[in-house]
Amino acid sequence: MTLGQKIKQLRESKGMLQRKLASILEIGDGFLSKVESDQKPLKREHLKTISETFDYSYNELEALWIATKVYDLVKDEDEGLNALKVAEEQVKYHKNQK
Amino acid sequence: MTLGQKIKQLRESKGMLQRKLASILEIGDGFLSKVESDQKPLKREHLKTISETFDYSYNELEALWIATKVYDLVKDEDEGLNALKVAEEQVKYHKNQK
DNA sequence: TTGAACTTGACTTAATTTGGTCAAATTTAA
DNA sequence: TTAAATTTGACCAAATTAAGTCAAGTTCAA
Repeated sequence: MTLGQKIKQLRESKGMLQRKLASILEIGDGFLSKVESDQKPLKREHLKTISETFDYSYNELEALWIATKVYDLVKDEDEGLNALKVAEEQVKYHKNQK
Repeated sequence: MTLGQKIKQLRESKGMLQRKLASILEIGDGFLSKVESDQKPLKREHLKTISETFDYSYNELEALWIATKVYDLVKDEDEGLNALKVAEEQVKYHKNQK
């Protein structure tokens, strides 16, 4: 599940139109459409509004938001999956140092 | 192990000075110093030269190079580790679709 | 079959990142 | 202890990405 898919899911589960959610976020509906298909990144601040609008976990949205950026970085890479594993090691290693 | 650490390790294992490697890569030694401490990203093309200079796996260098960028993205994030797991799912899912 | 909802493509401006340089400060080894 | 090696900080131009808009095209339900 990507961030775009999650936003669309949340929106549709409330029967809300793109136009409506777009106006809540103060963006155009064309842009929201692209966000929902992960063609454009969303400002981080918008996550808060989405979390509140649909009463959905902010942390989960945040994880999806970061994951989208990570995925964009590795998606066309042969070594993408290996790189993820290396990065995971680095994160875990650094956590122990704190 | 990060890309910078790996480069430094390879360089020192041959007893090569930064000045020397920097000149091979046609960059300044100040810049190389920052690359070795992961403060600056290296051009991807340089990986080829490094691989040849030290006779070290290009793919492994590439994985480290991507991993560094991924790590930069998640290192200060509370949800970083979760995001990595989500991204990994997405990569694996997409691989099956191809 | 037509109107509302949605998607797409082309474009834009502003902000950020890349990929460096150079001199000064610091560290290391002989 | 001093000279060579390395690190750091301040700076920079060029390239890329972010974060949109808008109009035209497409899809879908009634």
